[in-house]
Amino acid sequence: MRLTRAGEYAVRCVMCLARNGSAGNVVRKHDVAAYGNIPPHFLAKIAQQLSRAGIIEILQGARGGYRLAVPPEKLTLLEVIEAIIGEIFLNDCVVRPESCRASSACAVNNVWLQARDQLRQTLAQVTFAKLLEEESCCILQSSPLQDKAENTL
Amino acid sequence: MRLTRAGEYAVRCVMCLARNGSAGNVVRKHDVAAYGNIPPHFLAKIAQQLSRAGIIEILQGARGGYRLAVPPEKLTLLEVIEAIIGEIFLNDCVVRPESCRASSACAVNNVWLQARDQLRQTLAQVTFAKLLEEESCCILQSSPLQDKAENTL
DNA sequence: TTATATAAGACAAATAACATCTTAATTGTT
DNA sequence: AACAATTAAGATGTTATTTGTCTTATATAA
Repeated sequence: MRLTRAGEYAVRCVMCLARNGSAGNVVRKHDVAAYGNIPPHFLAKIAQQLSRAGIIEILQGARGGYRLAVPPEKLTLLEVIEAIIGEIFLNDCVVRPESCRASSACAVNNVWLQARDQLRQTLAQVTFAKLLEEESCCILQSSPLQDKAENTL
Repeated sequence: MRLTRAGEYAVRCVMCLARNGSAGNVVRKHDVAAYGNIPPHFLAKIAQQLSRAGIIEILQGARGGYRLAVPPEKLTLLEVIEAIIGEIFLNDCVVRPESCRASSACAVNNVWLQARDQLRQTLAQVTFAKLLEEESCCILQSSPLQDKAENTL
């Protein structure tokens, strides 16, 4: 495993929506990108993955944008991350037994399996509601969107 | 983080030495490579890293090869892996705070830190002595080296 | 119908992982 | 001393993955 930048962007994206759009209002892609310091076109792809995973909703057209499809209390870090990078694993052996002889009976492999389960559990215990309480996700403290909100031109 | 193939090879290499060379006898690079199914030239580089980390000793010249520099009871998975892939971390933020604003006060970051510590602890608890007891590291069950041992030519 | 948004996927660039090759250097053996 | 066996060191090449951008299409509100 490895939290790729895409995974990190996804977390920021969801944090942004949880904060600004939790009441069901839509946040424009552009604003999410600015908030999370995410290249806009890259965000588009990430959003699509999150949408396919049922985590966010994408609204097209004028006044379109993104919004959470799941309440923050029910959304965990693990879900968001695995939506982007696939199911977490630490080494090949665990996921592709062909890649190594002895596969199952391997003592080392067992350690990896255990470590991986533990990691996934840890991430599954953290909801975005919890994160919101503790505030700020790799992001400026000050209230977001405030100067680019609503009115451009 | 992610256990790269190099990391996996390193583990196999050490397992091979722990099994065959634990009494202090030297195992030839060629044999380690065959045992662990490791491309020989690649093994050379991995061995050099293990050697620099003080985990194995490299003996040059005719009848040269590798041997463990540390008793298997004192050698952990974590040490071997980090000798190859560097200190384990799960995301950039944790290691390079510049890579993201808000750094320290970040709730998400704290989760990563915790998960990472846990992972490292798990790996630090597993010694190669323990692994040896449980036998076989991604490797054939049958006794190793037996047909290529000692006498070529 | 037009302006504002995002979708979708092709494309390009950067990085990292994996592997090999070549030219030394080292050591035991004769 | 010379030779054979063996690894060192590092340059180089290949492939895969990640990250990012661009273009063309599509959807929606006004």
